[in-house]
Amino acid sequence: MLSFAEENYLKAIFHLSDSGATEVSTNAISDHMSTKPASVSDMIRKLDEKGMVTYKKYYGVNISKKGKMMALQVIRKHRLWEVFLVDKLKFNWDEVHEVAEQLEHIRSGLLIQRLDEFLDYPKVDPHGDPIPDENGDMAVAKKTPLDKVEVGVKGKIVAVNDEGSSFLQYLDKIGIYLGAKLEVTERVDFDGSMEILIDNKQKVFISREVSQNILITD
Amino acid sequence: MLSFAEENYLKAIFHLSDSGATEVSTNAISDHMSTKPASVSDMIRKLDEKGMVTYKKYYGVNISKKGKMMALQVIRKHRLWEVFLVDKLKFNWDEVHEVAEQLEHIRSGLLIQRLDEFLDYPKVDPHGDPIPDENGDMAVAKKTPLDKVEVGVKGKIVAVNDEGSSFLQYLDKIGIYLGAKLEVTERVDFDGSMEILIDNKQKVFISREVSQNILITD
DNA sequence: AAATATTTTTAGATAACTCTAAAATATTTT
DNA sequence: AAAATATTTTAGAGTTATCTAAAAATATTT
Ligand SMILES: [Mn+2]
Ligand SMILES: [Mn+2]
Ligand SMILES: [Mn+2]
Ligand SMILES: [Mn+2]
Repeated sequence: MLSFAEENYLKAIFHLSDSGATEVSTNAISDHMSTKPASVSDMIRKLDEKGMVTYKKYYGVNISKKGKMMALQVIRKHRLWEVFLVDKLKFNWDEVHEVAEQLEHIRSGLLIQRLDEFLDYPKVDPHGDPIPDENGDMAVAKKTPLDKVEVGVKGKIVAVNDEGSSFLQYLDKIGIYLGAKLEVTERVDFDGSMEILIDNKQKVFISREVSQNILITD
Repeated sequence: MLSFAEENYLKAIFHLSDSGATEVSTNAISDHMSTKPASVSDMIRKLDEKGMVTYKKYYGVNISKKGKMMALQVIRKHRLWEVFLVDKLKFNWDEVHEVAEQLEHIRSGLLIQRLDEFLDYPKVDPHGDPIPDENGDMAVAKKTPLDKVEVGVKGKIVAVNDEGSSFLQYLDKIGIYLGAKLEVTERVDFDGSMEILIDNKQKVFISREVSQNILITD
């Protein structure tokens, strides 16, 4: 059985490797987790011994089939809990991530199965991220980061890349929410900032930093 | 902030001390927690330094006001989660304790406040134990262990002393549940075993070990 | 291709929690 | 009140997860 720390490392490696597609460097993990590279080296050696990753010294790690499944189970729990907090306990979408970071480590097959049922088998979490099923499978919808689209493009906001409360509270403030209709009305090539029209009502001006973290479908 | 281990020790000390009334011995804690006395000595020294207990070497510990409040908060969370699991997720009463042992350590004031609201401010958990409020206050109903009552006494089952699944499953099997009406129809003085009539329907014969763990109101 | 810079690993420490074995203290029995 | 017994603490060690500082390997620049 994996410790909380091991689960967190595995989750980080999974995310940083683009769901397992590429290898991940020690420094990338260390940055993402706010630990020191030395600690990462130790941990990935241990995860390698447990068959969760394959590790070639000085060349980074690749997550294994087994490790991927473990990561997906934790992600499943994280996202289901986020849905619970928003749908049932009336949390705002900016209040759930921290708590879900704790709840994702609760060990009980029955609990997560019943929670899924109680929530009526949700497919996405409050940030638009897909929820893996018991087998780790999830619907992968095509999502485009807003900074990559041209002027005139219309779409619907379906997800965000940043779950931090300062970003989400800013979105609340400017009237951006999941499901909102959106049109890019202006684009400044120099810095990538843009003006967008939300629900055919308000126009707001956002920086590239913001648009990078907003995902739309066309 | 207290660690999981510290919270568990404090909870044990609180329970073993009759809600703080008496001092608790090292061995009693060690037995209750399935750790070694040496580990307990270490931990209570640490809890003393943190002002959670007062500890006199070789004479056991007394929980402090502060420690009692911490214990009650953990107990509050534990019992609220048990209610959630039974009422909302359709767990049986014998399936909740282990999971609640994990959930009780989740840190979020908002979560527990909202959970309480979501559950409609329950007063007791699935085993009949009272749920402390935010201030640690709880309704103390007068409950009598079944082994202490005479033949002919009638009452209602309001709580159990053992949350283990083998005990609770046995109660399920013989038709005992919280709220059931009960009458003591026979008593064997020799070994304390007794025959009881449940809901004026089935008669069952139970040992003293069982009757000690069933609490009634008259 | 050598020098320099960056990344990664190793060595050695620390903190929290646990253990066993031995020593110290308290309690009970004779 | 001395001896025997039981309880509790201390000493020393192991595990997990973290850190800093130094060494080793790789990557980049000249
Ligand atoms: Mn999250
Ligand atoms: Mn999310
Ligand atoms: Mn319980
Ligand atoms: Mn209970």
